[in-house]
Amino acid sequence: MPLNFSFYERNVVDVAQDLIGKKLVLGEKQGIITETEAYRGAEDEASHAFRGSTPRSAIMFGPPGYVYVYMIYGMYYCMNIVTESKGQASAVLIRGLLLDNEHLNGPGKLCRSLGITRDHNGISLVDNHDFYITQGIEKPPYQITTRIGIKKAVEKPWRFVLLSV
DNA sequence: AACAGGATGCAA
DNA sequence: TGCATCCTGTTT
Repeated sequence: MPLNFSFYERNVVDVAQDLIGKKLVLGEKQGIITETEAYRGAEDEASHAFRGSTPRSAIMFGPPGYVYVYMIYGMYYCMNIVTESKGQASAVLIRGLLLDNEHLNGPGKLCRSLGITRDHNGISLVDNHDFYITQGIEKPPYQITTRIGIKKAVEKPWRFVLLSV
């Protein structure tokens, strides 16, 4: 069963932590989330939403529970989940997934394996029985670090990684 | 450790 | 019009 609306409508950093160990389901495929990062609006210079809403980042400003997908470096897609209320930009980047016995370590690889593209941008995970988050590992141990792959706002400890996969 | 591949958004 | 980018695989 998809997690209910209240799971998403919270502070993006809290949701990023809580997504560690949860199960992501897309069609026939499902995997355990092993790595996430939180991105926020006005106070986060690394966020696509830092300079306000644009056609690309508009989803980040919308209501929680929606998927934000963008293309990076011309060949990879990255999947995010919006968590905060309308007007407060937010997104949790899904950076790692344990799918079958394969550890997809990296947001680009993960989207490639699941077949996530720009077509998935703007889909809601709430009350969705094809694409959603559900229960996974109980009380998973995880590590908190700074975010990687960015040049701005590198000091924020907003990355969460599942331990001993 | 360095970089090419390559599309897109946004600043200029 | 130019350039930086929430990445990855391949080559030094």
